[in-house]
Amino acid sequence: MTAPTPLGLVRIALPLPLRRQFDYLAPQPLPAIGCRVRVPFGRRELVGVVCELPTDSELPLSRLKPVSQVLDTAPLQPEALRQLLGWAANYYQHPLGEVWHHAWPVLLRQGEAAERRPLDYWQLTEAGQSLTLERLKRSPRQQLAWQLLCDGPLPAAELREQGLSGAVLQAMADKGWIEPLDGHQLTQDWRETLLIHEDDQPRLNSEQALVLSQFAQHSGFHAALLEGVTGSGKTEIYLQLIAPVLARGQQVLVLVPEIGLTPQTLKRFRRRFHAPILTLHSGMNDTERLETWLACQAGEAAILIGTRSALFTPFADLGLILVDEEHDASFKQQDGFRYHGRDLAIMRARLEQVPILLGSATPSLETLHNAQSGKYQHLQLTQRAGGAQMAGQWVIDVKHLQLQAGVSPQLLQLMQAELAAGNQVLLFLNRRGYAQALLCHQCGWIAACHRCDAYYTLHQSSRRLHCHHCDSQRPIPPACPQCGSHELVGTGVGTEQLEQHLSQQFPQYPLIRIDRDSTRRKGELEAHLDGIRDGKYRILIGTQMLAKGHHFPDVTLVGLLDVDGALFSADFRATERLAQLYTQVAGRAGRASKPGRVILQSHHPEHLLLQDLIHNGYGHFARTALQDRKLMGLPPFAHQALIRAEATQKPQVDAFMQELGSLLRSQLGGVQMIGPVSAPMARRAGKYRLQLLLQAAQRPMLARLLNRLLPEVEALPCAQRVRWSLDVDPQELF
DNA sequence: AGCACGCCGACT
DNA sequence: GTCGGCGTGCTC
Repeated sequence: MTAPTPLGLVRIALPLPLRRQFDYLAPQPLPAIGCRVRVPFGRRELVGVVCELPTDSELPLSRLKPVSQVLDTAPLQPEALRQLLGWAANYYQHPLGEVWHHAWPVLLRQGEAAERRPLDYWQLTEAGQSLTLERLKRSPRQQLAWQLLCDGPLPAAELREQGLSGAVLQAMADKGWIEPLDGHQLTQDWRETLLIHEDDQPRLNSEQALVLSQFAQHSGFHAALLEGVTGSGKTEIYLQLIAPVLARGQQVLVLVPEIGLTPQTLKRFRRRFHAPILTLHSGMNDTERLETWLACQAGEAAILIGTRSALFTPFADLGLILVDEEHDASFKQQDGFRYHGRDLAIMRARLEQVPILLGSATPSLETLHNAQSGKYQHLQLTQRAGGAQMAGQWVIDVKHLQLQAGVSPQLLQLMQAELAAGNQVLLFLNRRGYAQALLCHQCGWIAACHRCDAYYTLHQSSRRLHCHHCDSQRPIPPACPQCGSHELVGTGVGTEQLEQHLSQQFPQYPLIRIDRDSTRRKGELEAHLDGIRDGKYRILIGTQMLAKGHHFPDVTLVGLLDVDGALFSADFRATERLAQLYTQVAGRAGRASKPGRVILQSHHPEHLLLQDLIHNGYGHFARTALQDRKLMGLPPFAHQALIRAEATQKPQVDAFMQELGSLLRSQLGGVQMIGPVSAPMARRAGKYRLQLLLQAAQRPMLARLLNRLLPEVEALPCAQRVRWSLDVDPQELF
């Protein structure tokens, strides 16, 4: 029998909304910082992480419980990544244990062993390689699978993401055309088998070559903005930056917006690099995510492409970080741990001492400011590769015009001409449903949601009223509940109405509407986008959803039906977003041989922003907007933090905000406090909402205030009775 | 966050 | 007489 080992102390961060840690006893030798442990906590067991090895505890040792299980023999994340998590918890003032949990794949959060399993891959057999497309013409699914696998073995998860079911693959396996294999065989020694296919690599123009050499001059940490107009060849720059990193045996992390990773882009990466390229996407299950995470950790993935949460993947030897479309709003997490993926990527690059490149045709004002002030290197691509032309553009003054379903006669005429010429037409309207509201023509009653300070949206196809804020629905009333009139009319055009109107107007041209209502099911969006590219549809109607990262070369006319909302929004970022949307669609419409046109409909065609945007382009607009922000003392020239609170009982939110306000007033020290005020929608889903904005010219002032404030807020009795949250660098002030 | 304890209203 | 509503307090 061995003597019982003496117990030591460990401080554990647990996944709780509490900004403090808990001490436990652990057997010697103590688990290292960064190791997961399972601990008893009240009546339950939680998975936490060792975040400190204290020499003594505030509590008497007799009151400490022992950890029930040490889950890791060594920390799962390298030192730099662990530092990033600590930094992020402090910067975003989010509980450390929750930040750690966020950084692990689900299975590791649940205490699963961090053990490698086989990586499920499929590859063509010899018989499969000698197949032809013709031979498979009876099965389009098998054709697709064959085409994909021709470039080399692929993860099963990715084939599934492309819409290939297990049945299709099994059928092909039964015929002896494809076979499963363990991906480890491919990934383990990718450094020895690495091939970089430069045969399809286009020659860089002088501007691209300059950008490439200027970025590559640096080693260690180095941040740069690549500001390149659409079509200027940013992806090619990415590929040529990646090549030498892989050749050195180092790994690359590529962050993309949600729905930003198109199969075409992925294919381009796979064409260029014969090396394991893994992706993290919404279609993957927990096992696949863990496997990908561990493959990167083990150094077995050459490139990882993923959305914001991919940022937390550990790498054995990271050499470069790329953030594509860095201005995209999806990099900011909008609930729970409200971090900004782009900003954390910069910090990760700093801690890991690797270069990072942020790319965009329409950089965020934050990033542009950092580039102008010299914090980031500023690289620019101004020429469109391949001689593509920028779309022509103008504004239609809709004042006094008779609009039909939001479309002016001029626009209708232009549509007619383009459609007759065999082209596609794309219309943007950022309002789904049939009509914005249902109104009684006799007495003015408007159907309002019972749980929100908002009106119901009328959905004609489902014959229902639908609240877009709380999702509640009810049937359309047969008569006005106030005066009994049957004259209930919809006001404010939505996409559904636009669709109905245009299909009557142009019955001969197939039409598709893309919005959240028409693409409910998974994979539906992709199918519709394929249909658009194949020319199955001629008129395309959509919300913002349709703008993101999709290139439609046969679209020669784009209409933005209502831009006035953004011009006069209370949100100071609304104009920036409009300018980005506009520039992105203008850059993607048409092709070299068939330039496109972009039409904006506005009641204020003389508006300086519109004029600036049209005549001088996004770059000029953004630089003007930055000067405005400076003048107004707004971000990025000021730093903000927003505290939100909500509760079903109004007095409870009021009480909390009042106490919070007085707590703050005594220690502001140069920080400006705006509020507490009602959130723009004072009641939503039955909850009353208030908010308070803090703003400071220097970030450290704000950080100091929050550091002192939050433990006090947490201890407030009234804080237990409301749901409150803090958003550092809020992107949406509502 | 969970999960218990605890103290007041409508039920077999 | 009990079942169960959710306010309050604690978790190393």
